[in-house]
Amino acid sequence: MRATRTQAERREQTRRALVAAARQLFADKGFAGTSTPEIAEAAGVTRGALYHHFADKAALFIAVVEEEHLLIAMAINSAAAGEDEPGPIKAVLGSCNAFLDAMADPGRRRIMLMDAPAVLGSQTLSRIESQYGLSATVRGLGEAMELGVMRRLPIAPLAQLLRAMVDRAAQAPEEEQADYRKAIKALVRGLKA
Amino acid sequence: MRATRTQAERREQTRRALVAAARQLFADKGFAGTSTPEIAEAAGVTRGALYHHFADKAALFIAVVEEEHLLIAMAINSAAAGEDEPGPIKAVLGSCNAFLDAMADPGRRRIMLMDAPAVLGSQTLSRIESQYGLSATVRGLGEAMELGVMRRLPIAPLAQLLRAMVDRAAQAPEEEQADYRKAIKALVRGLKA
DNA sequence: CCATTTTTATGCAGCCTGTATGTAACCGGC
DNA sequence: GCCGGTTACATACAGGCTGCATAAAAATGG
Repeated sequence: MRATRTQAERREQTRRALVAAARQLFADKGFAGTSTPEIAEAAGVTRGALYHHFADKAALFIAVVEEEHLLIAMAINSAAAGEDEPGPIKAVLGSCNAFLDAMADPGRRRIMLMDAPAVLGSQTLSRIESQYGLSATVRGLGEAMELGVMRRLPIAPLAQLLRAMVDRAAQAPEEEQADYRKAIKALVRGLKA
Repeated sequence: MRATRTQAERREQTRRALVAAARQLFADKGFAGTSTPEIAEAAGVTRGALYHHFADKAALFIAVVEEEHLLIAMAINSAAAGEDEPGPIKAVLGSCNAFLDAMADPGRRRIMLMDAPAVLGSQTLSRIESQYGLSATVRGLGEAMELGVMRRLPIAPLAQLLRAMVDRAAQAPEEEQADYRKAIKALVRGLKA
């Protein structure tokens, strides 16, 4: 670290520190259980810096959620890249399983599945989700229908329902994970044309 | 109202007033956006009474959630009673639609679908849900499998997935409700043996 | 009718959030 | 290389909220 930093460097550095500290604390103690003094201290700055970069505590939380969405999408993409492509339905199921694998982290589950809906509200949440994670599912479903291997149904709602299922499955206890994956597989398979 | 009330009457009266006032405020402004002074004032008592009857704000919220669960279950049951029973799969679909009808109230959606997961946590939530709403679904699915009209799959996970789907569908905008119901119907129909 | 328990009210300590104000670091032009 | 201006950060403060402790009032039971 140089003794003097450019503004952009300072800016991004403290922003990153804040988001990283917040992600850790939100993961451990939840949104409501985490205070801005805690976050600032963990990030090594003062609350002044926090409120300079983020409008309020919720805005910082949103930044954490977006980063997490990005990480999850990357994990799913790299899992999909490692597989051969034996058809769109299998591809959709593969990304469901990759999502569940990505959700193994309890902190991530707490942030994304417990707190995010309450803090963001359903419309903000669905906007962010459709921006990050859901578009791939929509593409996969559309492709399957185009190819005639899946019943024609409203695509966006179907994608939302799929997402809702894997969200719920991710929250199930470890020992039931396999059963959930089996049930999801059966439900999706049932859509075959 | 008599000038003098028995203890049980006093107790239940203020309890009801608190739960009713809280339900209204939580519905309008959310759990985090509602303060205990507000609730007490709306109920016509002081915060002292509130904290005498409920351990904390979350306990009052839980009471609201349980009452809401009860109302929803009653609505679903009376809808089911009004229908003839043309088979367990149709019965399951019927209760899905009855649930969606019961979720038309935005305040109820806010309480049950946005705030409850964050306030209660996933394990408390699923305990309450399995106690109130999910047992009927489990029964219906088990019956369908016993009769051989539905594929044999892990029942409890399947019920959870179904609940997750209708929860998500309930949060969809009004104009997409029909599409969601269609998609759910197709997914459940896909489970036919 | 009095002692006791239950219900309700009041006051307090500590914390948190968001903002307003002050200071320090950087930047671009001369 | 200095200097006005802007951006980044720190400090101080006001208001509100939660949960508890203590006090008053109401009911119960003997």
